[in-house]
Parts: sequence; structure tokens; C-alpha cells
Amino acid sequence: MLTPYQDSRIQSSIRPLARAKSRSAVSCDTCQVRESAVCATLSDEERAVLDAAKSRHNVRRGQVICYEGDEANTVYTVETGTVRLSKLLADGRRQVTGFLTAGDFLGLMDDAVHACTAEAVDEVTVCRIERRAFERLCQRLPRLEHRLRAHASQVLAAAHEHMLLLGQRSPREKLACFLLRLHERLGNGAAPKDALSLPMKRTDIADFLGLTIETVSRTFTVMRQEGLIELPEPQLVIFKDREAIEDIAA
Amino acid sequence: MLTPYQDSRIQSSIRPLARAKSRSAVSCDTCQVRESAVCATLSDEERAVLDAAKSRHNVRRGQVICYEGDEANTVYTVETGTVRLSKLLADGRRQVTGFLTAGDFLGLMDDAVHACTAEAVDEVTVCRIERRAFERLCQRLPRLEHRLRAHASQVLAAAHEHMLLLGQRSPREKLACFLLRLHERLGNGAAPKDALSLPMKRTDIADFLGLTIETVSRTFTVMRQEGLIELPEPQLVIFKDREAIEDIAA
DNA sequence: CGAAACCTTGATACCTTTCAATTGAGGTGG
DNA sequence: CCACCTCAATTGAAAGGTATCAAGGTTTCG
Repeated sequence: MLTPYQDSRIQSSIRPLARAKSRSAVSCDTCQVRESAVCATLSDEERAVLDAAKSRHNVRRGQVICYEGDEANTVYTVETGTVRLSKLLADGRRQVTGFLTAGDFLGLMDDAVHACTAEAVDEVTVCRIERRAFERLCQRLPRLEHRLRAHASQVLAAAHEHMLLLGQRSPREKLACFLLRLHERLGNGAAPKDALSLPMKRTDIADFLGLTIETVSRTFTVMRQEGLIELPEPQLVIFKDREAIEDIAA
Repeated sequence: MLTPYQDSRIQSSIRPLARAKSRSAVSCDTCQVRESAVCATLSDEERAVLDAAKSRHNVRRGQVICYEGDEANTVYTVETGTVRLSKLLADGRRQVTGFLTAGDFLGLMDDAVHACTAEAVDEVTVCRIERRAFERLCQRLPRLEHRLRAHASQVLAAAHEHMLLLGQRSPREKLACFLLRLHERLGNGAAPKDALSLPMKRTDIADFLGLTIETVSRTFTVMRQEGLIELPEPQLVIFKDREAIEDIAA
């Protein structure tokens, strides 16, 4: 059951030192996601309170931000990069439950422990706040609390959508959905309109879609042969027939 | 693709008249879940405010409470019975995203529309509140808002757990997990310790676990032949070797 | 009693997984 | 500079498991 790929997952589970993350204290004014993150609704004064409690961190590719089962003493907002959320079974099988990108919030759990392991897929910057401080903030700022609930319900809706994908869709449909949704999330950048630069490896895609890497790879190949996409590099997808892909994903 | 069972799903999508649900106005004092629902943390005065806005409804077996895509003008708390949440694909494939039981809350969505269709699996009683009134209540009662967030994170954790099941587990593991989790949720009642009365049909179980009814049925049969369970009736499971089942689900 | 819904069981086909080998990219050290 | 290693992705062949198709049996209810 353990393939070399899965071995690498286990190895990546070695706890990194906290100081491995480079830290810097910076104001919300320089934050690239202050319009979209959960703190977006705060007034200037309210944000000043936040400023005092938070710090910015760079997380290197592959590094763990928090472990499934860890006490949730910290909450994060992703500023740049892509974070992978995943859960492990005892024998090494892994389900990637989602990816976080710029503006996404991490640490919504009740009060106990993190539900998923969070790891940096590429170079990631996070805004970090101690949970205690954040909870005090929530008590003082009802709008923040309300915004968190709104965020939670969005994430939950996405989770339901993903359950539908995992339980009912074929590999072909899964991959089509995945590519379109990811493109919509990341595509707002400066990238060419029909190009999608995948931050994650095939293993991540496979574990996200409930498939094996071989099936993912084969499905990519078929789509390429059908002229739906081009794959100049494994991690660069060019949409050639978006309409056909949307039909598959429908 | 459309089996007779799936046909029945489509038929059940005919919108019922609102008045088909029997309505009665009753105080929270008689509510059977006032200790466990989201309103549990409210003080007596706060609950009095709730009383004015809410009403109790009986929903008959098979009736729809709300549709996926409907404007979310109402929120509910389940008082008795079991509610099925599901999402449909255009061709009739269905994913059951979860079941709600006594004390569960329905209507957490951001502000727009319901993410899933909610239907009564058996005889159900719900406590119903207009969304507007409920939101006003949340603004007045920070503890309620906070409680909603806590509830959201619990539901989200369960969703992540179910993604792991859907994406990685075998039919045998899926069914073992399902039986144990359901028993834990419902088992607090007066029922015999090792008996589990299934409120839902095979179709619901299949669509919840991402399997066909045939596979569910066969898996039940195998477990029965192995002496793990007994099935005096299709909807009554007796655990004969709980430890073995837990091993499968591990 | 008859019809419909539900569940089980059987036979078959197909699709995905598994196992295995190959290729290419990137990094390191001799 | 190139041999050598690892990691990632692809491709092939084979096996196995679940879906599909089909039939029969049971229960429920009008």
C-alpha cells in the first residue's frame, strides 16, 4: 500500500521547529489581502487592534503549518501562496480536503484541535495571530464574529460541493471540475486568460480527487489527446476548449 | 443511469405546499433539545425573545423542508426525527451530504441560498425561525453568534471526516464507519445497547457513502455472514462483534 | 388481492487500481 | 563536465473490485 509517494508524505510529517518560519511584524496596511480576508470589514481603528496582535510569516515549500489533532492555539490568514489541508489514515492513505489561497482563513475550529494538517504547497506567507488574542478580538468586534460565520458557511458549501464530486463523479469529471474551479480561484492574477499554473503536484491532485496519481496522469493525457488542453509542462495547463471542459464538469 | 430508485428522487422534488407542514406555536420550555441546540447558551430572557419569533412544525416522511438553491429565508433546528441533506447532479446522481438529528441546526448559509436540499427521512419536528428575525437576534446576542460559529466548525470537521471516507475508504470501511457513527449519534436513546435502528433506506446510505445500493446490500450481507452483525430486518442492525467493526473502521 | 417500493442476489463488464518499467528534470559530488 | 541519485510524471499490462444489468423475493399499502 505504501508507494514511494506516500513514504514522502510520512517524512514530511516530521515536526519542524517553530523558528524555521521566518517572522516579521508588519502592519495591515501592507497586507495584500486586506480587502478579501475575514478582517476586511474592520474599520481602521479596529484594524489597529489587530496589528498589535499579529505577525507575518514566510513558510517554505513543504513545511507544515499545523498538524491535524494539534491544539488550535493559533489562527492564520493566507496572504500569498497555496496551502494544502489534508487528513491521514493510519495506513498512510491521505485525503486532501482542500487548498487555501490568498485571503483564506485557517483555524476556524470550535476550540479544541485542528481538523486537518496544513502544509505549504509552494512559498507561502501567512498572517498569524494567537488564538486567545483573536477570540478576545471577536468578542470586542461583533462584525468580525459575523464575518467568521459567513466565511464558515462558504467553506462548508464548498465542502458539500466536494463531497458531491468525491462520491458521484467520474475521474474525468473530477479533473475537469478541479481545473475549472482552481482556474477561477487563481486566475484573477496576471496570468494569461487560458493558462493555469498548478501549484501542486499530481499526488496532491490525486489525493484531493480521491484517485491515484496514475489515473490523474492518464486523464490528463486523454484530455490532451482530445485537444481539450495542452500540457507544455506537467504543472502548466492551457485550456484549448474550455466549453468542452465545462460540459464535462456540468 | 436512472434506476427506479433514482426516479423516486426526482418525483420527491415536487415542491410541497407550505401549508402541508402542520404548524403550532410553542414555548422553548417544551423543547426537547433546548440543552443541545444552538440556543442552549441563551439565558431565560434571551430565550423569551426567541419564543416570540419561532414556531414548531411537523414534517412528514419524505417531505421537503427546503431545496438546494432556494433563497434561505428560514432557519431550522431539528427537534425530533432525521433530516437528509443532499445535492443533485443534472443527470440524477445524488450525493447525500449528511443527516441531521435532534439538536442540529439548518440554515447556516452566508446569506444567499441553501447549499443542500433538506428532506425528512422519517417523522420530523423542526423549530422554525424567519431568517431576518434570527439575524436580528444574532446581532443582539453575541453568544448566539459565537455559538453558531462553534456549530459551523463542528459541522465542517464532520464534513472533512466524510471527505476522507468518500475519497479513500473501501465499501466495507465506509459501511463500518457509517454504522458506528450513526450508532453514537442516535444511540443515546432508550434503545438496546447493541441495536441500531436505521431511519434511512439503502438508497440513502448508498448515496451518502458514494456507493450503489447493491454494493451496500452486499456489504451488509458479508458482515452478517461473518458474524459481525445481525439483520433481523433490513433497517435494524444488531452489533455482534463491535470490536471487529471498529477495527474495520479504524 | 394486486401494485409499488424496497431489498437481496446473481452474472457480467468495465473501469480503476495495482504493479512495474521508463523517461525526464533537478541536484550533488567526484 | 558527467556520472549518479532522487523525485515526478508518464505509460503499459494485468488483476481486481465495483457498477451495471437482470431477476426474484419480501414487505407495505391501497
